[in-house]
Amino acid sequence: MPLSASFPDLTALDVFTTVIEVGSLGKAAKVHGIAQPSVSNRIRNLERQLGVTLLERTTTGCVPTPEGIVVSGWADEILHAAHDLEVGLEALKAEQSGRLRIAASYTIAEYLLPGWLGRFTRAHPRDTVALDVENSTHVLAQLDRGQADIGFIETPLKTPTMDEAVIGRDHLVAVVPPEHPWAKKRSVKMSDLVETPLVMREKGSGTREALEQVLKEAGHGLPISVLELGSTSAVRSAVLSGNSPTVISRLAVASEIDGGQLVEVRVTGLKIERDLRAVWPSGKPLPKLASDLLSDLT
Amino acid sequence: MPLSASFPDLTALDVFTTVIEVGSLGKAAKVHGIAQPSVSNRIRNLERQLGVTLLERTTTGCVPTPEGIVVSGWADEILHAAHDLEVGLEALKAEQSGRLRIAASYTIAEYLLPGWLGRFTRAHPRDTVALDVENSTHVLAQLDRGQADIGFIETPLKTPTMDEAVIGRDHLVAVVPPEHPWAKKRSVKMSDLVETPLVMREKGSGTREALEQVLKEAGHGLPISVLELGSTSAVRSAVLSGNSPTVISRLAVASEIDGGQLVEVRVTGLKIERDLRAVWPSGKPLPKLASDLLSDLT
DNA sequence: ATGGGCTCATAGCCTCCACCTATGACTAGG
DNA sequence: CCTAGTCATAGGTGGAGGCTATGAGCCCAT
Repeated sequence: MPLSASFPDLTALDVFTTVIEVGSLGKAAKVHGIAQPSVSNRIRNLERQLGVTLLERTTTGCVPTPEGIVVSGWADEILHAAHDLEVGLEALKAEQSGRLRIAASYTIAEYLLPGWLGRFTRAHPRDTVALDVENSTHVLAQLDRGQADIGFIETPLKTPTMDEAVIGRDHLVAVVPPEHPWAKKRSVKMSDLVETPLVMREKGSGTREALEQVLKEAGHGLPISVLELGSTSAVRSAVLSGNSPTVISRLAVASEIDGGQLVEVRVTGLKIERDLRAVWPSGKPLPKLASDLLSDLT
Repeated sequence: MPLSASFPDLTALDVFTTVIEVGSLGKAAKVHGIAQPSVSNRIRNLERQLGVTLLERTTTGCVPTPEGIVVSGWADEILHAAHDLEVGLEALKAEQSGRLRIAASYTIAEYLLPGWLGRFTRAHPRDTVALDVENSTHVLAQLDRGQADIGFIETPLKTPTMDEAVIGRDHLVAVVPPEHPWAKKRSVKMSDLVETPLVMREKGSGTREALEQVLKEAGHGLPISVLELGSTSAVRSAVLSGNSPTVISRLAVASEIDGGQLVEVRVTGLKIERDLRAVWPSGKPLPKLASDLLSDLT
């Protein structure tokens, strides 16, 4: 569903949170390198767009109203996500020219790498990071050809020419909205999962293949789809607003499970765990920047 | 730190993710109610701003490039957060006029309510929700005065005139960046916590008071602050980019802990858990909408 | 094979919005 | 009481995004 037409500009939200942080419109203007009346205008427009008074203006500065406090909290979450995109993009743009060349699978690039990169680039401000996002086999190919220093994959491809380190674990979990009947149960059976229509990724996606393989090994048929979507976040949105279960990477729904918007359902006998692994060519020593990154993660 | 100057517009990101979803610029234009050339323009500008080619244009539609796929994933996270602000704001604006009047403390309003409201408003599209954000004592006052139907607080205020239900649990946890020495340890002692400078909220905030009280009860002195900040997300940002520990609500850092950007450190003997509780006046029956919301959460 | 229907791109125009500088009203503190 | 800070207002300029109209390319069906 598209965003509301009059949703405020990201920079307006950014300016607003800065105002709260520094306590005055003028100081926030300096931080952002614009004139004070511009900030005054932006905040005024922001309040008009949102329909809420955000700041108490006094002659000695500004303090947020209660609404302002909570809105700035929500705005911070948006800006946090925007920052993640920014650092991820920076690495993506560097392509082959960076000093540390990372190759990563989609799931890891999407949900984990921005956070890692944020820390890493702050610790190594003078080094550029180049990121290449591909599927797991291609990650290994990049390493083989010497076009990447370190790779990150979540599929268990054993290759004798690579060293590896487990840096985390991804679980495929069944999740439902809290009012779904399964939410009250301790666990459901695998046969329930096969008989219930699920929200799923399209045929051929890694997540779906992993699920189908495990079901097959346990002697069950293929799952039924009520809706097929092309991206993990589309699946998440559909489950959040619908009433069907899905099986999804826990990474993609961690905050929803924590916040109670989705409930994790144990499926007896179903255990799809994938080690998240860093891989690099054996033989050669790992470049220093790569081992710095790695030691942050293990 | 302010956002990059040329960060793309939220609506541009929204249009872009729609294009990927529906597979064509023209269809995305229809979804957003604008003309096809406008979409063409926006995507072109977006690619110019980001410096990355996002789509492969063919005469039969558009497919994302690998960069486009991962950027759209990151964009989805931003839009998700924006949607949370939208539904939260909607409730905030409704104020006293809504059919279901909620009073909530800041922590719950910031990190949990948007998700709950998203589901609730989808399930009850014809009902308006009014949200009042205040501190815990004020939440109880609102209920007493009949100005709210249901309240949410995280402090253990026992009042005989209220019924309550535990809907979750918030832990105050000590967290450090992964390369901090504490990250390798199984646990640290309470005395370590008192002797180490921490990033903290300002004096008088609920989080800080709770920490100080527990330390005091265990016979320790006051913690030392290396930095004092006015909001929970500011504290989180400081810890993410610095190298000092903090003690913070687990809700605020759940995704960072899951993603390995922050490491939770056990402090022996330190256990600050707070039940997240729904409260409502006893005696009167709980209004239907309120009990609907509640049954979603328990 | 040829026309209809879909795709996206380009051109030219218009409107609105965010920026700037300059100035005024107000208050706290030296 | 004056100075240095606060925020608001006014008027002018430019760019960005919207629109319509049109063209070019591909696929499919008649």
